[in-house]
Parts: sequence; structure tokens; C-alpha cells
Amino acid sequence: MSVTKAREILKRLEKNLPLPEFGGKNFSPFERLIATILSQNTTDKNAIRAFENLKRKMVIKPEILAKASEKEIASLIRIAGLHKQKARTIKSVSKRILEEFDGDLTPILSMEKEKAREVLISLPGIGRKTADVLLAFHGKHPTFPIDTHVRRVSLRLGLAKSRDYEKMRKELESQFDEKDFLKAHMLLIALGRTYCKARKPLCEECFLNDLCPYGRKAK
DNA sequence: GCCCAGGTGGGTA
DNA sequence: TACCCACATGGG
Repeated sequence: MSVTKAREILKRLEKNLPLPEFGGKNFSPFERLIATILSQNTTDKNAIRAFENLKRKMVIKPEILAKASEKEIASLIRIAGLHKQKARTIKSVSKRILEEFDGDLTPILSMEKEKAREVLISLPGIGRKTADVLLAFHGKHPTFPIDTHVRRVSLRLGLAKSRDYEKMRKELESQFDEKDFLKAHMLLIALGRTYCKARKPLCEECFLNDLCPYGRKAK
């Protein structure tokens, strides 16, 4: 897939789909981390509700969450699912950030990106996707996060050939401008939810039909 | 009732 | 490297 084709895809995505605004732009990096952990394997709606429940009771800062009771965190975020596991993760990642990074993610986020990813991924509950979301929103050198929608849609559109996370990320990063990583990520998700659903091969109504190798109007 | 949702971590072959 | 599984609630 060429860069110009990727640009055309982005242009049409912007024209045809609203940009989702989960979390908005007012989150601190740490708040974003907690919100992203809550969003793992659940819907936006319930992730947001869980985040609001938590925020109503506790200040979303490492020094607070590191000392909070795991049970209380779990009870507040229950609605997001996987709540025991997520509560344990939130508490332990808060502790680590407090102890090893003085409660501040900023220095990590301004590192060179592969190094920053490595450090983030070494923390509990932060895998490749969560690290990439943090870097896409707050990193000095953004990365391209890949979730299930982005993965599926990218393979389908031919934006990526590799099924391996790291290889796919590099393929996508090579086709978009750094400043567009986050926007492209969110719009590909929106595409995956509305037009290009799993188990639904029909795509004649999609505005990307002619650019998709599986599109009915494609050559 | 069944399937899936903006994953991670631990395990097996 | 490439799958497999537990984790758990809520909505279609």
C-alpha cells in the first residue's frame, strides 16, 4: 500500500466519520493510562462510567491509587468488566510509577519512542496497545496503536500485510504522518465499528469500497 | 442464551 | 513464532 493511498483513505475517513473523543484532550498522561486500562476488552460507554465512578471517589494520581484498597477500586470499576484484574493492575502500576518514576510519566513520554515503549511495557498492565495509546496521545514521538478493529480493517484494506503486532505497527507508521497517527487510529476504529464489521463481508455501501481489495467495485 | 467489546499476562508446542 | 486461555460485566 502506498503512502498516497493511505492519505486518500485518511482523507475519506475524516470526511465520512465523526472523530470519537474518548477521554477528550484534558486527561493527564496518568489519567489516560487509567482510562485505557479500564477500556481494555470493554465498550467505551462502560469504560467511561467506570472511570467516572473511580474519579468521584478518588483523585486519579499514582500516590492516591497506590495506597487505595484494591477491593474498593474493584467495586468502583466493576461495570467495566475484568474488575478484579484491573483493580490489581491499577494499584500495582501506580505503585511502580510512584516508586520508580517519582509519580511522573512525562520523562518516559519524551524518550525516543522505541525506548519509551520498552519502559512502558515493562510496567504491569501496560502491553503494546496501552503503551502505544499513551504515546499517541502524549508522546513526543507518537506511535500507532493497534487494537482489534485497526488490525482487522488494516488487513482488509491492504494497509498492512503482516499479522504480527510490531510489524503491522511499523507498516502503518510508515504510511501516515506522525501527526496523524492518533487520528488515523481512532478513525479506523470508527470504520471498523460502522462500515467494516467482523463477520460482515458486505461492503458495497462503504465509502472506501473502490480502494479495498475486497470491495465489489474494485477492479 | 450467545457473542463480542479500543487487551494483558501466562502458558504450551 | 503462533496459537490458547483466564479474566467478567453489559448490551445487542
